[in-house]
Amino acid sequence: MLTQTINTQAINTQVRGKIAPAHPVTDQFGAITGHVGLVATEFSYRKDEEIYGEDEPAEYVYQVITGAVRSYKLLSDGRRQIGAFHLPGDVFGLESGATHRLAAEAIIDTTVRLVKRASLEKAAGVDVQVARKLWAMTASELRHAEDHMLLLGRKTAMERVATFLLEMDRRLAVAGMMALPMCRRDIGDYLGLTLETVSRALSQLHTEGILGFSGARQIVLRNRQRLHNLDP
Amino acid sequence: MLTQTINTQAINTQVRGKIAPAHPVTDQFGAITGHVGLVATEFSYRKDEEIYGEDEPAEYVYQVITGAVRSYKLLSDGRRQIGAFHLPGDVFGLESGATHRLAAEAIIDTTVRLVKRASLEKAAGVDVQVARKLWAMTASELRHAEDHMLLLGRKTAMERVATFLLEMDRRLAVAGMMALPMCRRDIGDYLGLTLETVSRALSQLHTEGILGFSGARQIVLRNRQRLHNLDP
DNA sequence: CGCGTTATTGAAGGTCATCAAGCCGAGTGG
DNA sequence: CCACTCGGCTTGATGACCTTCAATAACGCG
Repeated sequence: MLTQTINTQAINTQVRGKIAPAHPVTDQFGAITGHVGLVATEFSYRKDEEIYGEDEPAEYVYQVITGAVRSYKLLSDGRRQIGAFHLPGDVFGLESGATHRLAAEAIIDTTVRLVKRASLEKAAGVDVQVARKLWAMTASELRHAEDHMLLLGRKTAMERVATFLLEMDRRLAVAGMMALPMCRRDIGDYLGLTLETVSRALSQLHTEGILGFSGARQIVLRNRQRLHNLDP
Repeated sequence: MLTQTINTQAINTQVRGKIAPAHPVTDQFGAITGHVGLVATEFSYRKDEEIYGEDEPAEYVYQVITGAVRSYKLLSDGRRQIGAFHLPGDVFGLESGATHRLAAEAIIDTTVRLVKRASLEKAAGVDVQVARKLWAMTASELRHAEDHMLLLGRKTAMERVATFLLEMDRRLAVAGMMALPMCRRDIGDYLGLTLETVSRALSQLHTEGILGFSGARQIVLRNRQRLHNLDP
């Protein structure tokens, strides 16, 4: 139960949308919380801790401050499809309907800001700009899902891994290096592959000099052009 | 250019959201056009005609009156992923951003209602209920996309076909029979399979007595329970 | 430094794609 | 009326790509 967890672990810091956003220009949450003056709370989850489950009531909307989150669906036999990774600055858990369509877990120790969904709904009823922003955020998720359907339905294993690397490079590269928060299995479940296939593709890219490793999760792209060529 | 086409082919019927909706209760479009009094126009496309292209400016929002539409993305080498089929009553082409993220084509001869996107945006600025409805429609598309990512990433060929049949059964079965508007290649491109694999799966289901054919596209489900069992 | 977790690599096999041939049904014209 | 045609569908044979199973290696956290 989330409420319970909050009571026991919440940092109890009430903020008014003034915390430095991870993506100052594009910040999708601060724009709202700042504008309408909503009360946001910070909260932390440990590695692999569940944030909410599939089909749970959607009581809160979240923004990653630090860490990383995976959103996923499961089949009854345990097969998993990760629909999205949420990195610092990203909003997740926003629903138009009553429940979360995917479950969410912290990939590593993670701190989030959260606001009550009801207060956002209320703000949207007063301020059309807020309503517009909520729509735009859902539309942005839809765009990602549509791109990902193309990847899952029609790209080869190598193409999927190339697309993944370029996405992560864009979203979390610092000084030309990316520190992946997720394991090979997470990557596989995101790309519709097994972890072994992901590992083989990365090894091949390494052999070809397209990327370099410093530890399995620290990757440097040495030739973005050739990676783009692998991504049709 | 859509405007051009409209001038030459439009039926020039201006309606005020009073056309009998295909899904009376759930009608997502009439609720808006009726409520705000937007002007809707009817328009027809012939089989395989393009309605709009990928990355084209999103000037109109559409609702299928009769016929069927496929929304899809292409890779540079022609591989295609169909993201959704739009059947009578369905709204499609709704965008929060400036452009269409997928192309749309008529699968068979199709008539649509359309309203200018700008007028919807304007209505949303005045009436919060309209803004809420636009958001809900995009969220509904997102839900479908998330379910479809699970299918594309993690289900077997037979499971995909079973899911497809149950979806189509729900959406277009009349008197226990469904008349599929799309060919095997469309189904394959929707499910991330080849048309041959789709055909083989359907043949197997036929052999097992789970479905019956009257022509390749007229299908009767004879045992929904066993089909559900194939869909984890 | 040591141990458990995570990643890599290898070998074998299965599922689905590809290539190919034939069939079916609807529309057409002799 | 029926042969013809053409697009769509089915079915078969083969093989590629990716998964599965297995063993070793590397990492990282205490």
